Amino acid sequence: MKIATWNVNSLKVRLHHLLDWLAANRPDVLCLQELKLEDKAFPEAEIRAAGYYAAFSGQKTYNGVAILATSPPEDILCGIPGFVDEQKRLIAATVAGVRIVCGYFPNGQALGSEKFAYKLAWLDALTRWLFDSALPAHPNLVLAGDFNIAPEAADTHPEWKGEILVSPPERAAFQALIECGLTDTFRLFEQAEHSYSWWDYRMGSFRRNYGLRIDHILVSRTLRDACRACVVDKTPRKLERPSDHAPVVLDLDRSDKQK
DNA sequence: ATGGCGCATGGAATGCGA
Repeated sequence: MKIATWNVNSLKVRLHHLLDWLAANRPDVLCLQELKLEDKAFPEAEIRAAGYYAAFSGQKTYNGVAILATSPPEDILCGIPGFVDEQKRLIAATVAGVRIVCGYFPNGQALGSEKFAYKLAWLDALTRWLFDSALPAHPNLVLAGDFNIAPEAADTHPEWKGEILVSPPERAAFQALIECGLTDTFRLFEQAEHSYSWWDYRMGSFRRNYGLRIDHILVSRTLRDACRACVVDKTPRKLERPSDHAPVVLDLDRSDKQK
């Protein structure tokens, strides 16, 4: 079972990159972030024609998340239960017996800002909901998306200077997710040094590999031993008018799922 | 090095992303 995540930075602009990537890679599940369109503008027909069902929670201009899958997503949930939020940043659904949680985590803008406080509150609400409700109800759970956190020093270019996305409180919030019993699947496998998932459009960042690893796929304990590979696919980042994020792909062995 | 890009809104200039 292939499960992927990709911040497309406008589904409207990136639709053809998405369709080409789906055709070339055929994941069973793809979590999308930053749709930047309302539900009525979601390109459902094109995605259905590509062989995918979709659960989506869109919004004008900002945010918007979706789960695409080759079998129909079930028990669809939008937003973190109990957390009042106008921003469409979370969608969950069950696909082939695996609970998929797709998140577009807040950016936070700058330490000490209102947006930073919102980021930490959002992360706290997510963690509590996963620990108290989602994980007990769904032992086979995948948390995938744009976390807007580079968890460790190895996840930033060595010359990286900023504070946001790498600050101690953000990294502590990431560790709190790990302490729920989740595993960062990318680090289960040997990876090339300086592996990132996002590069700024400016400064020739992609050419210089001046990036961050902020897009992640975490799995619950019951799925950990089934992980076979996790990679960043830089291919679509090289296209004309790319998203600034690259897809991350997890290969999960579900051959023992009936046991 | 935070400027420089790209996207959205709205129809120019601004807000925002990360």
